[in-house]
Amino acid sequence: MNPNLIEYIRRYISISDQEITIFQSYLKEKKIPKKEFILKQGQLCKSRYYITSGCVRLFYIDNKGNEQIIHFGIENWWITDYESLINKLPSTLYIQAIENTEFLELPEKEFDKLCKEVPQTERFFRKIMEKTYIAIQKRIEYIYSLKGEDQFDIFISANPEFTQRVPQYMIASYLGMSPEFISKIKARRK
Amino acid sequence: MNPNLIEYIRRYISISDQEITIFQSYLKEKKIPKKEFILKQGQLCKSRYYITSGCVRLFYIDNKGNEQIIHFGIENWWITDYESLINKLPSTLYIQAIENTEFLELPEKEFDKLCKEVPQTERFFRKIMEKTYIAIQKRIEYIYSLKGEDQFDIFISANPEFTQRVPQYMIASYLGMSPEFISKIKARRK
DNA sequence: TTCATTTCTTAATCTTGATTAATATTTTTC
DNA sequence: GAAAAATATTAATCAAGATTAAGAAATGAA
Repeated sequence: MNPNLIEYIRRYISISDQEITIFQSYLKEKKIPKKEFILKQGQLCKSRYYITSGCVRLFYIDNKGNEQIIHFGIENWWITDYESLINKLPSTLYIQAIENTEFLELPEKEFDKLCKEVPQTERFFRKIMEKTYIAIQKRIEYIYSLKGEDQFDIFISANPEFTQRVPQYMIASYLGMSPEFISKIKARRK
Repeated sequence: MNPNLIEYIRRYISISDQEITIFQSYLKEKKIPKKEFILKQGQLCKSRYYITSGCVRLFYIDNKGNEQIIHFGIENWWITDYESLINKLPSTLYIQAIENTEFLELPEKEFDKLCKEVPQTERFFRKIMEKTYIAIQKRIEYIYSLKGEDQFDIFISANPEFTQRVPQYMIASYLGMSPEFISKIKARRK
């Protein structure tokens, strides 16, 4: 079904071909065009999503009415609103496709069954979460120890492809800076 | 052994008394005085720590030589350097007691054994990680949508006891602001 | 109970990056 | 391929909060 996902899972746990088949049987293949939403504010988030191709952004509308991007999701990323999913609260977030996007949906109800049938699933998601946590903690470090300009540089050199795929004002939003400031940075470089 | 921990575990998973006993058998009770370190930069972090009493801070030294606090750990919190623990890299962080602190140590080697003996352990830590992730993501939201003064207010109202337990300059460091700025905020209020 | 260390405050000045507003450029759509 | 929509740039002004430097309080230790 999805060779990337299989390789991805086996990077974290050992799992038989048969178990992989079970795992995959719980996933629904989906596809949405650019600008469509996987999740909107106010909805209950009921699934975990694995992006197979394309790109999405997870964002909220802040007190001033601005869209603030929390993070992006690209190929081979799991994305969801954990707060809504775990605590069964209406979501405060939006997940929107920036490109035409294909993804796999793992509904939380199925997730519980899957964990019973293939117990390593717990281990897999535990490890994914740890990896994700390391990344977000590193991000906190950057926020507090680098000034805006340096954060931009590091983001671009860590994600060079993003410059092509994502409009600059979204990168600005993700980095918590104004789009004008990014223009300024780039102008300084010329 | 530790009634808090038992209650804490049972909040996340169902586990028999016998399994609880096994779980506890893997934990080492430890105690350090104020100002001592659980972990220092350069060391390999080899354990997960559960604080039973007291308070610690997890921090790094930034490019300007300042101590930057990433987060605190108090009663009933798990704390570790995941990057060092998972990727087996020398730590870039310090974990230091702010008060005399008692904690339980779960060495990572034992962790693997424990997961085999009590498989729900995976589920437990997966859930802990999800909860932790929700908290840190919420923090990113605050950083980007509230100005310093409001971040301070929210921190204080969410953690009123901290004002007594932790020096103000450490709260400033956690919030990524200068101690002078916190004085200024407080002066404005009078 | 004094000295030393740690923590906190005040105030002046300076920097980073936001805001505003106008214009330019690129991309999409019909 | 023209019009519309989305994105990017430029420049002037402004504000939040850092930095510096000094002194004041509080805490701790001998």
